[in-house]
Order: sequence, then C-alpha cells, then structure tokens
Amino acid sequence: MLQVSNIRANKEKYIAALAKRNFDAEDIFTRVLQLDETRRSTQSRLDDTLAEANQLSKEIGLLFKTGEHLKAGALKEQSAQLKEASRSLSEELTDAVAKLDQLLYSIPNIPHESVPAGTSEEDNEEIFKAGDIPVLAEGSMPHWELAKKYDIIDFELGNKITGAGFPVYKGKGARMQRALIAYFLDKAATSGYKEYQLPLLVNEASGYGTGQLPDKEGQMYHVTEEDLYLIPTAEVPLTNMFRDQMLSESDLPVTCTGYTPCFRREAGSYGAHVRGLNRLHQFDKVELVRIEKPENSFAALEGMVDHVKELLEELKLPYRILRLCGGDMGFTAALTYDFEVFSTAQDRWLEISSVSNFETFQTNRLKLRYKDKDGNKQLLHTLNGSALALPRVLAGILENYQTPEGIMVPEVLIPYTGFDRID
RNA sequence: GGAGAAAUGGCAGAGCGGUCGAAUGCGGCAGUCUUGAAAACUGUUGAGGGUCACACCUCCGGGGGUUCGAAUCCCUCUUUCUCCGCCA
Repeated sequence: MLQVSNIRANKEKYIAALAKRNFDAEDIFTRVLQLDETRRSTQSRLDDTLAEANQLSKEIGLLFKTGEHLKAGALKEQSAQLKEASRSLSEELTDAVAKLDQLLYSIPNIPHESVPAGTSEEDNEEIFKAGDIPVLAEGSMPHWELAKKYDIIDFELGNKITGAGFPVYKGKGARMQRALIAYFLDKAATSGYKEYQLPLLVNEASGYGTGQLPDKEGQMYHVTEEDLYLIPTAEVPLTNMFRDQMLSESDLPVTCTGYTPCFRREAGSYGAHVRGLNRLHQFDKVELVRIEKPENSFAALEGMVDHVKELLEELKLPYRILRLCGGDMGFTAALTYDFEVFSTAQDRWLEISSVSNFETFQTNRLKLRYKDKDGNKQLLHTLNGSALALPRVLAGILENYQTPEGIMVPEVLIPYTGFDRID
C-alpha cells in the first residue's frame, strides 16, 4: 500500500511510473488526496470536540467534589451535546478512512525506474542467459511421459485422492523432491538465511500484510469455518512474522528461509501449459525473504539473484533471467526478476523463480519499521524470492537429463538422493 | 470437550470510576565518578495521529456497552495458564 504522504509529494512522478503498468492513476490520486484532506479535517474537528468534552468532565468532577450539584447538572447537558457531536464526527471519520483505505488497496506498487513499460510477458526484458541446451536423443519425452515411464509421479492417483493439480510423487520421484528441498535449504543456510518451519494456514491479517488480500482473494484456498487461508507461498508466513515490529539497526538485515508446500487455486487455465508439473494446485517451494534498510534493498536484490543463479548453475540447467515489464509484474512488486529454465522436450521456458523488491509497499501495511542511528523511525524494505519452486525444476531435470539409459541425477544432488540415475 | 484463573509500557509487576499514559523494579540511553571498565549515583526512556513547533486527540488483548467521566463496572470474542477428559 502506498503512503499518502508520498503520493502527495510525488504525484506526477508516480502517475508517469504507474503508466508503465498501464494503470491510470490520475483520477484515483485526486480522490485519495481529497479524501485524505477530509480525513484530516474531520479528525481535527473530532479532536477539538473530545478535548472540550474531556475538559468538561474534569469540571463536573470538581463541582461534584465541592457539592455544587446544580451547576454540575447544567454542564452534564452540554456534555451530552458534545457526545452527540463526537459520535457523528467519528462516524464521518471512520467512513473517510474506510474509503481512503479501499482506494489505497486498489493501487499497485510504483515500478522501479529500470522496469520496462509493457502489457504482457512479450515485453519482458531478457537480461541474462546461461547454460547449454542439451541435444536430446531420438525419442525424448516431455516430463509427464517420463514420469509415467519410470513411475515416479502419478497424476491419476492425485486425481483420485483430491483432484487435478495434486500429484503423488512415488519412489525415486519422492526421494528427488526431498533431495531438492534439502539441497535448497542447505544452500540458503550457507548464504546466511535462517531456516523456519511455518504454519501453512494464515489468518486474514497476514493475507492483508503481504498483499494477497484483498486483491488476490481468488488465488488462495479459504477455510471458511475458521476464516483461515492456505498459504500460496511461504512469503506470507515468513514476512508476517515481522508484522507490527520496530526493529533496530542491529537486527538488520533480516534474512530467512523456509520450505513449505504452496496452495494455489489458479482457476481458469487449461491446455498444454498446465500439463504435468507445469501448473499445480499444490507444490513445494523454498522461499527466501529479506528485510532491508531502504538504501540497501537493491543491492540485496542483486544478491538474491546471484544466489538463485548459483543454484541453477550447480544443477547445470539452461536458464535465463527476465526483468519483468510493468504489465507482467505483480501488484505488490517494484522490481521483479523472473528465472526460467529451458524445458528441452517441451521446447519452452518454464518460470522457476521470481525475485522481487517490494520496497515499502508491504511494510506500510505490515507496520514494519526500524529506528535508525538518529532515532528516526522509517519503513523497511521487504524482498523475497523463490529458491526454488520444485515442480518445474524437477520437470527441467527430467527433460534435460533424460538419456536412453534413464534420467541422470545432477551431480550436486547425488549426495541427497543416494542414487545417480532414475531407470 | 468440561471447570477455574488471567491478559497493563522492551521485560517483570502495582493500579480506590475523576488529579492515570499509568507506581515500582529490571533493561535501554545520556551524564557524574574512573587511566578504562564494573559498581554506585543523577537524569532520561512506550506507540499512533496532529502541528513549523506547541497545543490537542487516541491507545492498558480485540469489539461493544454503562457513566458527565472507564485500565478500573457490564457483555462478547480471542489468547494464555491450571485441573479433568481425549489424543499423534
């Protein structure tokens, strides 16, 4: 959520920046500033009324003490009037605040200056590419066929137990998943991230804190009985651990990681792009979260990019990095780098990581701040990135490492799997 | 699931319906003393809104109520603790 004071100070600049997301902010900013004006003047009238009422109560108290009950009775009537006035003013105030919040919740984050304008993924900017795309032998298959051939992932079984998008990993497939999780967590630990095991259900306040609510309500599974949400990413519980916190300089930066299953409803997709592991309702992911001082956040973002690069290089997967354009970037992000692995058998790129800086967009909602050396309080920056999302990494490994003798295990994973080939 | 008790500032812990944003202790910060540190002593120390700065307003788990006036009384929700039951 943007800060009203920033909108006031940077209105024109923000309008231009939001145009890169194809978001027309002109009118909405005008209404925000008007409502904020209303909010402040109503607040100030309410404060005056309350101040008067407080004063009056003190006087009445004194009069009672000195036994002047008649005078006190007269003042009581005045007090009743003030009470009536403050009641209606506070209704006005609540109303103005609610309208203002609603508007603010509907405005996406301001894109960083390096974000290209654009309307779709076509306009994303490729900034890096590495790894050799293997030349596969005759008869190579997409991962869903490999999964069946070697009996390592069973989609039908998942259909039976739950429904589409909930695969069952079996035998070496299950072991491969566990190996990847352990490998990713170990790498995160080496890079200094503290590991957490987190709740998979979160409350409404957490959903608002990281920005999944109110705008992406349809993305999450909602447990209505308890009013809880299944997490779409570990970002939600990881970041919300720090909601309503005042950190000190020495706490920073905060770096944490966690492995969790992630749940996404993702209604309305179909076809080859959601085949196999390409798009699931439940999948595993190791997530990184950083909380940084504003002046360090973009350097930290580059550091996260380097971390993810290292993973892909060790796994020896061909990948590229995209800088997302305004139209493709998530609602809450100021700058996002997507990592994609080349799926040889499908002949397409698969997104396996998204690394973003949210600047103060989340911390404003989260009320996550720190006290700097001079004792000034300011909002921190939050960042997060997948390192990595498992299913598509697995798809990439299955497809790129397939040979007539079976699927070779990337060398770096062998200590974790205990086998070097799926056959 | 049943029965009781509780929720106050970074922590611990007082608090008669008015002078309580809240005693006291610890911790934090600044200073005195010291070659330096510790100890001791002195001062200072919650958050949000608002203002150029004051003033002023709000906040004692959340929400509602009683009252001229609520941390203090009532209702309700949540959480924690103790006892009983059940249970991986």
